[in-house]
Amino acid sequence: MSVEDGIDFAIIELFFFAYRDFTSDPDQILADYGFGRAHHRVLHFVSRRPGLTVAELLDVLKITKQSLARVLKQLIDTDHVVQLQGPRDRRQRELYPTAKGRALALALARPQSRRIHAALGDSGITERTLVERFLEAMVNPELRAQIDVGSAKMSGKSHGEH
Amino acid sequence: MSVEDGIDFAIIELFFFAYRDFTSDPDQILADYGFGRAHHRVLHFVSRRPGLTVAELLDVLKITKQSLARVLKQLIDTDHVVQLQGPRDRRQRELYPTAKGRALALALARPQSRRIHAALGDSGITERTLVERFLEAMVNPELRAQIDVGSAKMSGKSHGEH
DNA sequence: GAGATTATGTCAGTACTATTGACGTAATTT
DNA sequence: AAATTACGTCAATAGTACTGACATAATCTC
Repeated sequence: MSVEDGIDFAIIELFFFAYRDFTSDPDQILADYGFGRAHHRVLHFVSRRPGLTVAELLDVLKITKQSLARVLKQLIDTDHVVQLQGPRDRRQRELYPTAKGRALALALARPQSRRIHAALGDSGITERTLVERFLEAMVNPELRAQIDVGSAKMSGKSHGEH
Repeated sequence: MSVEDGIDFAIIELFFFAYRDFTSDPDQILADYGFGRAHHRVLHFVSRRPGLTVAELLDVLKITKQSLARVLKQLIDTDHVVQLQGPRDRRQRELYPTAKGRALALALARPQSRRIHAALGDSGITERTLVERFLEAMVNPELRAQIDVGSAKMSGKSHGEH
């Protein structure tokens, strides 16, 4: 059953193929904007957690601020994201999606969501929590705090018009 | 339930986090060899499908031959992979892992497999086929032929010593 | 209040992975 | 004999990431 040497090659490989195709959907859309996968990730988390700070974003993405700089600057310059001075701490920059940014984030998420729904249907899995539990268990325990399934909101207000 | 706008943000995000950590295990080992993720993928598929040709490998990885060239050359120079002239068509180069290559491929797969087993246990999923079916359904239908769960073998002979 | 620390931004240099385009060679097919 | 195929290679470019260094403004600490 391809568990020779006690290694689960089947799921290792399936995970590679699944992720490859999972990211291919938004990649095509992003190309139209001259954006890459890095822009997608930033836009996604800014939309998911409106008001998060630069430091929090770096922590979630696990990249350096120098890597974020270019991508974030482009998203700001193209009016997809805005920065607001932190209310408590004025050194902080709270990141918010604009209406334009939220629209793009949604457009990118739509085909991925469709793929997920289709996969759940095709595989005959009625309990989505099964997949959620498995994926969450794949994440490093000390990093699970970053995941707030359900609590984060994407329907929050954007800051495109003031 | 974070399915606002009809979008399944929960699984989208979990998939990102899960894959991020899934690849972090081998990344650390690869760094010791001066290799990157690209080397891992090549080594994995050469080990999984010993004897596959360059063209077949390009098709699985979905990259160009120019991208493959550098990575493959390094794996050959460091004695992880060997090329044999195709028996039927002498233009082809069949790729095989050496004993050294197979050992590295195994070392890279081990922590990933451990993570998968732990995740299955933690999430209380007793039927591994559930996850396999879901992941396979996430792959583009026209590309599922590339997946031969169970048929490919990693315990095949390597070509390190002749 | 002075000094240390924090949050962010930016400059410079480098590495890895990927791309397109072009050209060459040997082997196979027509 | 000519066309096609499989592979290799050279050159230029792009996207994403890194380390290290330095600057500025705001906050915290003594």
